[in-house]
Amino acid sequence: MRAPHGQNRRMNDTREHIEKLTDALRRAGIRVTRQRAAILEVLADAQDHPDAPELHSRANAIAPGISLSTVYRTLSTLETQGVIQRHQFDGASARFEPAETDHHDHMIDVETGKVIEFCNDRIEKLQAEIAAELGYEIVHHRMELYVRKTGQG
Amino acid sequence: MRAPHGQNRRMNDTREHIEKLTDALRRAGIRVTRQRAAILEVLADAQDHPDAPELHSRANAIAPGISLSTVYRTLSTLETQGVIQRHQFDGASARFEPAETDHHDHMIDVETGKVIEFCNDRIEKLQAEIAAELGYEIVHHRMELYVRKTGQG
DNA sequence: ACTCAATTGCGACTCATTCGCAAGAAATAT
DNA sequence: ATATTTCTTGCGAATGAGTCGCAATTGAGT
Ligand SMILES: [Mn+2]
Ligand SMILES: [Mn+2]
Ligand SMILES: [Zn+2]
Ligand SMILES: [Zn+2]
Repeated sequence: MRAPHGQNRRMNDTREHIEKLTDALRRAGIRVTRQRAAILEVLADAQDHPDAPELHSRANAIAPGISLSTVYRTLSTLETQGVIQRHQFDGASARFEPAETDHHDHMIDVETGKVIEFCNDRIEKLQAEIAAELGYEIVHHRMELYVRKTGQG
Repeated sequence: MRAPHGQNRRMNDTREHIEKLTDALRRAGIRVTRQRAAILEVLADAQDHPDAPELHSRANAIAPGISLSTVYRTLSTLETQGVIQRHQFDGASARFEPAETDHHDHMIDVETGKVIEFCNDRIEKLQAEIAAELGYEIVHHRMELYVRKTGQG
């Protein structure tokens, strides 16, 4: 099992990352507006998995006057474009992250809410096998481990 | 990988199944009302993973006059009692099933919406290992494979 | 039958998300 | 540069699953 990126994302050149995202939009004929640029920048910088109101607040710090509706609309657009991913963890509202090249799953500390990323190739392979056995191929999947620190409970 | 129950659930004595459920409630000091009995019966019979409005409609076929609020309230109660499980599949509203003794995960045919149950012990073991490596124990987890029939796509 | 807390139905309410639409940018044509 | 077309935005209203408050009802011990 490898830790996909996470802590190291800050190391990447953020500017480069944003350009990759905006290019994807331009290629799809979608205008890169002030508000979309701000939201993309926030997403590229994010180490966590922020929800819409949080993204709204961060984006407004960069470019004041963005409405929450626009944040929601932009997030839907970006998701459709495959630029970001939406996660619906247990009872919470949707959280987002840029669609990195490498797939990963999530572990959520039920005490603190902390989200930890991971990917296990053996599990990924087994999932494909299970689907194949029944004549299916996987379109996408989600695996979430809700966990608690062991020991002093 | 084994198919946990599914098609065979009809084979079980439904009456016996319902009694097991109602007993769990009585033991917890929760009244088994007309409406709760109906909802439990519907759940015990269900081969699929119905949502609240569907359960409402089925329960009303047995005992007319049950309100949707009561269905929602009862479902929450039953979930808290550990008698049923709630599933939140991709964009849909919550779906429910009795909490059988054996754990399983779900595969959703993205074309038809069909839900297939499965359980893979190797994956379950790997999940526990991954959590343990980071000093966590799993409280619960969810794994959903969104799939499509292979071939003629 | 009597008592009383638990439960119900109803309608009002919440909260995340979506919509409608008129006003405001961007791209495009003249 | 100006006009025209098309896409986006902000605002506030609407949605829809699920929850809540409350008066009326009922389950289950006495
Ligand atoms: Mn992630
Ligand atoms: Mn199931
Ligand atoms: Zn995975
Ligand atoms: Zn599992």
